[in-house]
Amino acid sequence: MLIGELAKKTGCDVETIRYYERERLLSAPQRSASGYRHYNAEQLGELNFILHCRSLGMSLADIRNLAAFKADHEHDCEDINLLIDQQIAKVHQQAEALRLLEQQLLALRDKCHDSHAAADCGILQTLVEAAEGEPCVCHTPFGQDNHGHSHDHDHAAKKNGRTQKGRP
Amino acid sequence: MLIGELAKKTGCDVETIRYYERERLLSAPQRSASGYRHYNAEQLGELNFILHCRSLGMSLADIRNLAAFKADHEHDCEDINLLIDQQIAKVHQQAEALRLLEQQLLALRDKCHDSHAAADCGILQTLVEAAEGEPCVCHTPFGQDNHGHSHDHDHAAKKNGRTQKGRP
DNA sequence: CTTGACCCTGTAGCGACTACAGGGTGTGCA
DNA sequence: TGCACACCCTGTAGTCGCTACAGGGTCAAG
Ligand SMILES: [Zn+2]
Ligand SMILES: [Zn+2]
Ligand SMILES: [Zn+2]
Ligand SMILES: [Zn+2]
Repeated sequence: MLIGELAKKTGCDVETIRYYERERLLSAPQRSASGYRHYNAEQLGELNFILHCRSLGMSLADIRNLAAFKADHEHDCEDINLLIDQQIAKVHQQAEALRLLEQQLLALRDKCHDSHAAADCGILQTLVEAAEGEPCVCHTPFGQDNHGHSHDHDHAAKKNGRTQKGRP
Repeated sequence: MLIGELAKKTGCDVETIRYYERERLLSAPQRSASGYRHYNAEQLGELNFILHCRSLGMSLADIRNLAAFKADHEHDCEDINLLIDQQIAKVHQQAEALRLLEQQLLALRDKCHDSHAAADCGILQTLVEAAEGEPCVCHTPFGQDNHGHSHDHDHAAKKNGRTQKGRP
């Protein structure tokens, strides 16, 4: 089986297959005289394993570990459980963060209904005022009476949407 | 105000501030004779605006657009609304995807309760069998009777956890 | 006059791909 | 046999939003 055929069978891009091999996730296949990769059923399984784990949101590092556990039959499965549990925790946290984000965005969106000049747009006004230190609908959920100065939403805490590694 | 002071005031890393300047999100500050950046209140506002938008999960490209709308007072705010609506949609989709992921992971986790050898681990067995084409708890939600061969979960469709750009 | 805290530029790295450029191979058809 | 065309190869660079140096310069205090 050549790489293109494997790609078709698995739905994985050819370049991604080569990438997985470079990253030592996929074992190096046999080569024809001209250097073409030839895959067998075992490697088809390997790739499907990787893709399955990826579809569960696992990192390539996690998948590498999982594959190592799979190879080491004696290994206690405690580590597997830990890995999955951590994955669940990670996914859960991210989902919660996004849920909050959606609420914040909806609150902001509610500041503008009709079409009008940008200068008068409630959304833009909210953003500009927030940058000047005023409270904002998005970061002051609803019941907080910090109606003036001195409020700090956590810009620093979550620098980018997906990884918050600063403070737990 | 030197860059370190601005960093402290905003909670933004010094290197990130320089990065925003390189990316033309932050206007270039005045320089002292020795090349030190000196910031004023206006640029403090600019940075806070950026950080506020980032905390709402917006991309730097979106923020650049938003800043352009802010500068162009005549501009109709329709585009702002569109931008926010798209952001809401994106966040919503990602949140839903993560919710599903969590369910899938929990179903998989349920395949192992006690500690034992990896060879007998229900989690690992599930993953290996799925790679061979069997149905799996994680990708066959619960009521589907595809109990044998010929099932395809959508490995190809969502290549990585965060961006599914293939089919909407 | 030295120490140490700050500042500068430029470059490389992260993760998980994706997209070429620039070439080689293999098959079918006239 | 010649040629088109689909496929394969390697290697490098780009994506995004930072982060982390290396290797230097500046400035105020002691
Ligand atoms: Zn508006
Ligand atoms: Zn806000
Ligand atoms: Zn187990
Ligand atoms: Zn599955």
